Amino acid sequence: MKRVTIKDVAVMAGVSPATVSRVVSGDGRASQEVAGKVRAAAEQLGYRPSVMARSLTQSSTQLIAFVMGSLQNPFDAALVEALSAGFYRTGKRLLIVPADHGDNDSGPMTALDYQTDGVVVAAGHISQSASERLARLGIPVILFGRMLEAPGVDCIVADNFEGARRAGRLIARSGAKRVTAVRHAWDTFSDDERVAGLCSALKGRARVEVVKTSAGNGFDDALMLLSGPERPDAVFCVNDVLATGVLDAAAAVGLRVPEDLSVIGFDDIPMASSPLYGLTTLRLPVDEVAGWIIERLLRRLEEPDLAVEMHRVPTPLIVRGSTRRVLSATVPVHNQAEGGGSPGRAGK
Amino acid sequence: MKRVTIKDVAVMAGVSPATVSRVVSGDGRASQEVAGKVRAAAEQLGYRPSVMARSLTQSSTQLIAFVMGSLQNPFDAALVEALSAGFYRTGKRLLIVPADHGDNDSGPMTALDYQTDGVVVAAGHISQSASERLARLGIPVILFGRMLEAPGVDCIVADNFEGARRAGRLIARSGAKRVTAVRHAWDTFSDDERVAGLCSALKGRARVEVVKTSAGNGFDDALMLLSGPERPDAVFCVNDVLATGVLDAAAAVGLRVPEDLSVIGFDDIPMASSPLYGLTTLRLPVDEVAGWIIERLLRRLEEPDLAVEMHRVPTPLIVRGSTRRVLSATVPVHNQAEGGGSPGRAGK
DNA sequence: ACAAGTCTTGAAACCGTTTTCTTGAATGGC
DNA sequence: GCCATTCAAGAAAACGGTTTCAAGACTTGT
Repeated sequence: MKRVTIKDVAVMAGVSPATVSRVVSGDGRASQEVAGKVRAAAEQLGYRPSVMARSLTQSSTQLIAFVMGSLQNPFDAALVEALSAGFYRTGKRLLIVPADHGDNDSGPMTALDYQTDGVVVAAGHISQSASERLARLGIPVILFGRMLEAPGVDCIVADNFEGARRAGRLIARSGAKRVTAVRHAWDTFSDDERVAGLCSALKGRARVEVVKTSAGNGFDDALMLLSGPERPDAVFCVNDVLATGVLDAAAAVGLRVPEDLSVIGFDDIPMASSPLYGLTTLRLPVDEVAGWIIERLLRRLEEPDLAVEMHRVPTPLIVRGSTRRVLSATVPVHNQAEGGGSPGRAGK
Repeated sequence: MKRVTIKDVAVMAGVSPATVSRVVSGDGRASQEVAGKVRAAAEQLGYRPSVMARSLTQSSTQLIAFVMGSLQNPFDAALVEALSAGFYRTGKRLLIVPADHGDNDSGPMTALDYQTDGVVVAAGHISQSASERLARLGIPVILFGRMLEAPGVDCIVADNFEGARRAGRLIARSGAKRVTAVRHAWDTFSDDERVAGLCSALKGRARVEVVKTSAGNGFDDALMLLSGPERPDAVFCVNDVLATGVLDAAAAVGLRVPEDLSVIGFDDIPMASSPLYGLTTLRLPVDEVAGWIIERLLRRLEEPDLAVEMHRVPTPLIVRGSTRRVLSATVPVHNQAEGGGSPGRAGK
């Protein structure tokens, strides 16, 4: 059966298609009588305007391209959900486009195929040239988790360096001497910043080694790390998923946390607050991130010439059982007697 | 700057728009020479055909509407990822539409607005009338997690009853006497089937009580359940997320698992296999589900008149540490001495 | 050398909607 | 009662492609 078009409604209501368009869109005025007839006909026929056809003459498709990688990390899943729900409230829909392998721009360029109103890049990269091209066509781009100076590209990134630095200070205060940072095997903007922040806090206080992992939550690599003779007494992971891998491995080899080993993650996914994990971590508030993205995108759609903004979202340190208690988490490290650890044993 | 259209390419290559269309789509033939010129011009101008415009004359938009609820459950997140990646390989994109509250059809009906090639409903419901209307327009619908007899609607559902029954048998064999089933507070097709399956296996062997929960992983409700005087010695949860809530609560009140309490979940999310949880569960293989959905949808797009199919995906029982060891998990329960439990204490 | 067939290409119609332009009717001021 | 406004509604042109139709150029068989 054929799709019911504006013409069908028009003949049924005995008016022209133009009038139907005016009534349905609610813009142009129409007489009460005609409007009533048109609405009745549309209702009866179950008429739904074609967004595709509309987008030919109007600019907007109400579509937002969302370039994403894996959803293994619950944080990313939560972000998708929050964005999807938030945009839905303003009548927009998310178009999911998996980030392509390699950093070519085929992902973001889907925006052109579908005349997307905007693009949110949550994974991978977007080149300067690609973003410029989108900007030139008036398609705003929001980059999450990475900074890029380009026209029309707003960025929102966690306070990686500072957050990791706070983690580093906590570790230093706990008296750990051998700390290792666990990061992904591939290049990541956030990982770089986080590891740098950690090192910055630990400089001169502890030796920090970096290990890279590539599979799932890094359990196997963590197992190897913790069963070696020179095992660390504190581990910082660039995200909570990897941190749970370390906690799993610790349990597997019989290490006590936090007595034998401190673990800190990043993101504060729901799992981190489970009593079984009790993971100390830096909270990246997903609703705040999603809210900023949505607000910023909508704003820029109204004012395309807005100056670009680089937003850093603060990441409060959430202290749980995976790190040793220290006297005062708020006092800067240098005012603190080193290793004020409580219950557990003091370092190793 | 204006979008680059087929006309721009045409004038640059010195041919008609029709020819450009033929070259770009690859369908109609064109001479080597002209094709070369056109491709060169298209490349240089960075021409990208508008899917919107194309969809006016052709039927396909290469869009699949995905109606989803929350992504809190890692299983759903994994499903989105798998579907997104799978459809991407065939050039299709996922259009995310959040399920509306209440069971009106506004979600699936987005398919009409965007002339979606198909609809996958993973949450909520789709009414008989709505699906019939979509079917009449040749838009196939795949329903996941719920059965509906309607033309053009294929369904894929976990083997809920049988799976839960296997869980029930395991519980029976472990010697548990007071078991409770934890399910969601709202109406759910799967929950009904799973609880029914459990009860069927336990009939006459143990008293089973049903508790409903509504918040997150149900930790608070689980806490209340486990700290009462009449606490159960086995808990079956309709999914792993709720099961982790129970395990968390058990840890919080100091119950030993599985000695004091057996816990079984459903889905086999990654968390379930973590050594800290070691959750016995029924595996719902996400890749298999996604694969079936994709294959089925593509198939039906080619042959719209295919008979509808109701697919049940088997859910193997994955035994981990959250349940007591019994002699043989594969022997039917009636051949088995009751409560052949090993290490832990035998019932309570 | 001529008729018939094949191949390439352009002109024009079409998809479903919005929007501009026009026309005709109704309203209102004097 | 007449002219200037306002307003409703239709005709037609766009939007960016695809596809049918027709025509011209070129091959091929006899």
